[in-house]
Amino acid sequence: MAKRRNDALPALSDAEWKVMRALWARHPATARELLAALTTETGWAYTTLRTLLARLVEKGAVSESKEDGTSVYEPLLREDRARSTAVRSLLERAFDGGFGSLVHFMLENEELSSRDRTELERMLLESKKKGSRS
Amino acid sequence: MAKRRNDALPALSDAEWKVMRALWARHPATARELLAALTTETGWAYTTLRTLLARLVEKGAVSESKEDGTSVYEPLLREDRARSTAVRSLLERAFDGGFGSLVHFMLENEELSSRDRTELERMLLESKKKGSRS
DNA sequence: CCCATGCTACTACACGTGTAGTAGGCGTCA
DNA sequence: TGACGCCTACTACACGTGTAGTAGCATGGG
Repeated sequence: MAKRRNDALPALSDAEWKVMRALWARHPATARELLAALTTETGWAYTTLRTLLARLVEKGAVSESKEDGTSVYEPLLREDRARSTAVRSLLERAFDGGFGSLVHFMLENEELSSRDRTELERMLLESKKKGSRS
Repeated sequence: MAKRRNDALPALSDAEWKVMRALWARHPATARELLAALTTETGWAYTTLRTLLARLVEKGAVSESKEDGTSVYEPLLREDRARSTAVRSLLERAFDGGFGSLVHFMLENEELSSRDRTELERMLLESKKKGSRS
């Protein structure tokens, strides 16, 4: 069997995304440290964060190690993997699983600000210019 | 105050998206008709679909009218509004609320197939060609 | 030596979501 | 006219998620 690289990519809930963002931004980190980083955004109680971290550990998205009796966390799931999963999920729910229809939507839809659309086009030009990267 | 156009856009769950897709594809429609359209994809029981429809009606995403004693459904939420909400939600969860970082991600990330990236670029060229749409 | 603090482990609980089931009414075909 | 089938209204129930609370152990300061 060997790799099995796509073995259950965990889908993150909203609150879990917040935790992961904090953890990606600075890790390893203790719950206290994460709470400090998240408190203005969320106002969570310490135990709330601990619950979320425990769930993330269960999901395999975060590792927990005891450092001197205190839990220290480290992300296992990488941000781009998580993003990828989230994008795929959106595509399947709302865009026929198709990538093109998302882009099409982004380009055509009024509700995405025209500033956004401009940015999109700029990025694409930029990307073309720079060739197919790597 | 006046407009308040963004007054609670309903977020759709996965199953609800399926219903809405069927309904957008063909409406007005009865539950039976929708079930017929959805049955291979979902295998839902009739009552399951009814439950989902009821929830969508509650959310204001679908209208229900009695036609001769039988419920007939019509989408109230338009597909592009729903898509827009979903995209915004993704951006906020996973892409700093920023549109650019999503595009950037799409262009840079290996996990979106290169077929996808190719399609993206094609669409953009096409869109540029056609100008900024009427 | 004992209390305040801080950490961990476990529990709680409401609401959303996926997925139905049951009861009861109505038309229709035999 | 009674059984069959279809529809509606209501109920159920497990699991995920958001958001904590409580109990109990350790440790350091007075």
